[in-house]
Amino acid sequence: MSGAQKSSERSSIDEAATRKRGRSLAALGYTKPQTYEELRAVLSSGTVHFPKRLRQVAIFLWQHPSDVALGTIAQVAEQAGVQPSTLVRFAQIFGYAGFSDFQGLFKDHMKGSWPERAGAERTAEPNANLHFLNGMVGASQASLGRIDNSFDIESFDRMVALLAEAELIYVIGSKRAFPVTTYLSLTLSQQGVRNVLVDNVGSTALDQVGCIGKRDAVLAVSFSPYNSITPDLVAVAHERKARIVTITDSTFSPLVKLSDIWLEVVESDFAGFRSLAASLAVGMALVHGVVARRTE
Amino acid sequence: MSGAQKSSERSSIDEAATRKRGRSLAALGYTKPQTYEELRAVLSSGTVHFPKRLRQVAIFLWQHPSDVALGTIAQVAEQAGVQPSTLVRFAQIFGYAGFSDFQGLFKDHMKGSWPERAGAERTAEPNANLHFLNGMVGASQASLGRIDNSFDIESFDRMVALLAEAELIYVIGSKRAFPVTTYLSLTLSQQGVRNVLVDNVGSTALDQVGCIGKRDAVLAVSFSPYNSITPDLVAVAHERKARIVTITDSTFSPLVKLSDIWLEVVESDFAGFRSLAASLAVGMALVHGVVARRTE
DNA sequence: AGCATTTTCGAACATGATTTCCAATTTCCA
DNA sequence: TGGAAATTGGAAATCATGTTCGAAAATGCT
Repeated sequence: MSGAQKSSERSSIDEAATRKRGRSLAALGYTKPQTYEELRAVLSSGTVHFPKRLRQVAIFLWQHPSDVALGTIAQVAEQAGVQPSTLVRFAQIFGYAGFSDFQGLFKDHMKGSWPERAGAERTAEPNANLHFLNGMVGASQASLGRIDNSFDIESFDRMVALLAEAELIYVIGSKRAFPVTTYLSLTLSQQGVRNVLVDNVGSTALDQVGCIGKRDAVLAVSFSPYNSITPDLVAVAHERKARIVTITDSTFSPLVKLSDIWLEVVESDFAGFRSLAASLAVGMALVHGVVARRTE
Repeated sequence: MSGAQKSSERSSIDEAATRKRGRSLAALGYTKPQTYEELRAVLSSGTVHFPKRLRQVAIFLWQHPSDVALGTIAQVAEQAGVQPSTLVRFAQIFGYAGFSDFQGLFKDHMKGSWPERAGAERTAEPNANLHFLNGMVGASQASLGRIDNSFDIESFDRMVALLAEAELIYVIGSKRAFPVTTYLSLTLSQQGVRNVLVDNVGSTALDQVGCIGKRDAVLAVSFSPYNSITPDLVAVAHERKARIVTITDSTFSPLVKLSDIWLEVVESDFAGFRSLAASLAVGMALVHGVVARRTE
C-alpha cells in the first residue's frame, strides 16, 4: 500500500496499489465493517497481515477502545506511539475516508453499551409501525436497564420506611406521571394501604392536599419539564409539615428541595414518546416494600 | 452574568460580573469541579439557580452523560435544544474556559467506568427490596420481550387504520388498564387526535359511551380477570354500531367477540404485581401510527 | 408600565483537528 | 546485495469545531 501520489504517474501506481489492496480484502470476503463488532471480527480473523506500525495500531485499538472513542486523533496517535497519518492509513484500509469516520465505530459501540441506551438496539424494520414499536420497546428496555448497580437502594429503603409509617399516603402526579400514580394508588388500595389519589377532578387537588397532616405522607411523581401543578401541590404539603418522598428524573426538579427523600428514575423516549416502564417497576417495588414492612 | 466584552469599559464590567458570579460560587464553598461527581454534587446541591436555557442544559447533562462525552459541541447543543454558545456559557459558570475543557469531565467519567478500567463491581448485598425491584424489572423485560417476530403486525396495522378514520376515539379501560388508558388519552390529545377518556368520574361512564356513534371508535384496554365495567361499556358501544378495537391479554376476554379487531398483549407479573410495560409500548406505537396515517 | 439587567441566539472569527502529500526510511524479493 | 516497492513520519494545507461578541429578546424590579 502506497500513500504516495505525485502526479498522473503516481496516480496510476496508486490505483494499482489500491486495487491490489482492495482485492486482497474483497478476496477475503470482507466488506467495510459497519460496527465495532464487525471490525473486531476482521482483526481477530488472523487473515490480515499488518506491517509494523499498523499492527501497533491494531493492538492499541483492540486493547483501548474507550481511549479511541474519546480521544482526538492526535491523542490516540500519541498513546499508540504512531503518527496521526498512520491512523488515517489504517482507517483507509477498511474503506473509511479518514480516521474520524472510523472512530465513529468506537463511539457508537460505547454509546450503545452505556446505561442510557442499553437495550435500545433492535433490528431495523421495513414496516413503519413495527419500526416505531421496536423503538418504543427499546426505549422501555433502556429505561429498565438504568436500574442497575448505581441504583440508590439506600434512599429507596428509607422511602419504604417513611411511607410505611404514614397514616395516609397522598399520591400526587400529573400529565405523564398520572398513569404511574393511578397504578400506585390502585395497588396500594388493593394491598390495604390507605391512600388518596390526588387527581384534580373538579379542580379540587389543592383542597385535597389542604387536608394533609403531619402524620401523613406524600408520594409524588414528577418528570421534566416539571411544569404541572404537582410542585404547587407538594409545596402545600410541605407547609403543612407532611413527610414527602418523590420519584423524579433529575436533581433539577422543584420537588427535590421540598422532599425528605427523593429517588431518580430516568425514562428514555423514542421519537418524543416517553417510556414509563422503569417508574412503574420502581413504584410497584415501593408498594410491595411498604406492605412487607407493615406486616413485619 | 454577562458574556459581553466590548472594550476596556466592557472589560471592567465583565470583571465585575465575573467577580460577582465568582463570589457567588466561592461564597457557597464551591471550587471549579474537577470530576464529574463533583459537578453532580454542585448541581444537586440545589443552591444554584439557573435561567431557562441553562437549566435545560443542566437537565440534559444530567440525563445524557454519554452523549455529552462523545459528541461535538454542535451535536450536544442540538440534542439539548440550545445554542452552542449556551453550552459555553454553562461551562464558564463553573470556571471552565470553554465547553471542550468542561466536556473532559464527562470523558474522564466515561473512561473511568469502562470495562478496560472498571474497578471491582459492587458486591450484591442481600436486600429484600432490591430483590423485589429486580424481579419487577425482570417481569417488565419479559413482557417487552414478547413483542418479537410473532407479534401480530397485521392486526396492529388494521387497528391503526381503523382508529385513524374515526371521528372521535373513546378510550376505555378500568382498574389495572386505567394507567394505560390515561397515557393513551394524554398522548392522543398531545398529538391533536380527538378522544374521550372514559374515566367514570361521577359514575358517568355509561352516559359518556351512550353518546358514541357510527363514525366513532372505541380503543379498549382490558386485562384478566375482565371483571371491571369495561365489558359493559364496550357492549353499549357495540350496540350503537361504533367500531371497536381492543388490546387485551387473551382470547377469553369478553371484549374479543365485541371487537372488530383485537390485539393480544400479555404482561408478566412478579409476586402478584403486574407489569404494564408492553401495553404502554404498544399503546404509544398505536398513537404514533394513527398520527402518521392522518398526516399522509 | 417603563426601565434596567440578564439571558439568548447566531454570525463572524479564531483555533485546533484532520487530512494530504512527499521525502526519507524500511522491507521484500530476485 | 541491489533495486523496487512498501511503509513511515511529519510539514503544510484544508476543514471542522469551538469561542467570542453584540443585537435582540426575555426577565425582574420599582
